[in-house]
Amino acid sequence: MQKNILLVDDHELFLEALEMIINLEDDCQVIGKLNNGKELLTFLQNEDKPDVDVLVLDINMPELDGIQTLTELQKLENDFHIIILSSMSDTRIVHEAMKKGAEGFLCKKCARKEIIQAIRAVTNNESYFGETINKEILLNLKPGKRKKIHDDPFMLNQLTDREMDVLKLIALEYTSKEISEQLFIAQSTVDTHRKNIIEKLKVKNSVGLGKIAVKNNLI
Amino acid sequence: MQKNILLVDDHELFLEALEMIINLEDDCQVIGKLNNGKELLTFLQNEDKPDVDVLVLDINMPELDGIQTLTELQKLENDFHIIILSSMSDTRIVHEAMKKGAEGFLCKKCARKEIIQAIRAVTNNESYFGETINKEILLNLKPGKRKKIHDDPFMLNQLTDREMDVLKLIALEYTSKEISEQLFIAQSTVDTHRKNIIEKLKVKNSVGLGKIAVKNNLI
DNA sequence: TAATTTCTCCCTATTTTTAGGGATAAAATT
DNA sequence: AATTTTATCCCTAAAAATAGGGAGAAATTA
Repeated sequence: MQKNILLVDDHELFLEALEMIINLEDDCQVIGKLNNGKELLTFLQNEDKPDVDVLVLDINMPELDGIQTLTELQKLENDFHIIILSSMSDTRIVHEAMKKGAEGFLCKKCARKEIIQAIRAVTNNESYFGETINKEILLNLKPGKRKKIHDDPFMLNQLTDREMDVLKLIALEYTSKEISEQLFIAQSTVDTHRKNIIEKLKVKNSVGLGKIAVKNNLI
Repeated sequence: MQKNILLVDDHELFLEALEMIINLEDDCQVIGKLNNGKELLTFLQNEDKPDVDVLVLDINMPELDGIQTLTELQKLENDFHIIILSSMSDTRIVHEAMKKGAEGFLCKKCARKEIIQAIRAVTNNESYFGETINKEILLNLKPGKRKKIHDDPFMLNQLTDREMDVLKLIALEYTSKEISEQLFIAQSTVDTHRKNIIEKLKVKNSVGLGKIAVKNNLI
């Protein structure tokens, strides 16, 4: 069966190279290359677009990143399979991506043949995870036997929505007072959130929060 | 003239893809692929290693990153040309790389043909900079007419050695008191340094310092 | 040599964060 | 229905960071 593949990555060079690799296989064909999530959504709106079997999606992209793109894709009705191809194999990202419908996950360190294997797996309704992906993650995703959130080993997933709001504003270098004004809550509330965030993320002070924000692409 | 090319990048997939692209040109040939700076240094120690004309070097790598690798390479006697191929086109990195002997700089967003152009340029003793590289940077590198350090537009280069020491310790989440004990100076001195660093880097507070440290791989 | 920069330290004062504690209503889970 | 989690707010107190200012000795640069 011929597989039509769509590639989304902001690195032009990588995109062209990936196309070459994939087109070497005679059951695979790249039918489009796009540079970010926004371009992808525009492409999918097109009425007479070609059939897509597999979408290979990068995480780090300008305009609309991989995770945000997945969120948008969930709102539409698409029947293609999604493989995430990220430069980082950050556990939290894998977690997020799986929840949002991705069936394959590779990091760019993977060997050439892995991308082909992944494509064949997902078109077969199987999942594929590169060797670098920690198996523990998968366990947590089994529906019905999921751990409690506070037992979740992935730092940021321990935070509540509100705590994430506060964390982002702290990372934007606002003071508690400024944050309280933006969120229309008391400064003491912001301080409580800050306290809890520092404890949950096991950092020593707010400097650590800035670091985590950058590492996790929060801002 | 046949050009022997050595590729160093920690992304296996990218490495293989790049090799294919380069080998399509009949004056270019990839003679080796390595995954980090350490492997490169080991490779170069080999007595009967093949001739290398051009080294294509990634910046973000484990073990020994691109900049560190350049520092090591300067200590050795090599006559090959160096092209940096980075995913970020951070001005400071370009600056550093050029000072340490790189003659070409591309970011991974560049088109396929650019890498070939870059290879041909450097083997011709010319420099090559991708379109995304700000031309201002090059001006600053003209020897003899370099701006004073405090006028340097690249954030971290404005900092003195001592300030860098303090910045790193702040980013490791130490308090001023703890830092003063580690550096054997008064706490007031650390506070002064901190004050000056925050001013120089144009951030609002220490959270910003944490962010900068991560962004610039300081810790 | 003269000028500049760096590193050091001090002062005052205010603001912000950190570290405990506790408490309540609403929402979500079990 | 009972329990847990979330989001909100309060208290006290100490520690830390921010924002001005100044100043001297040493090192570097012009």
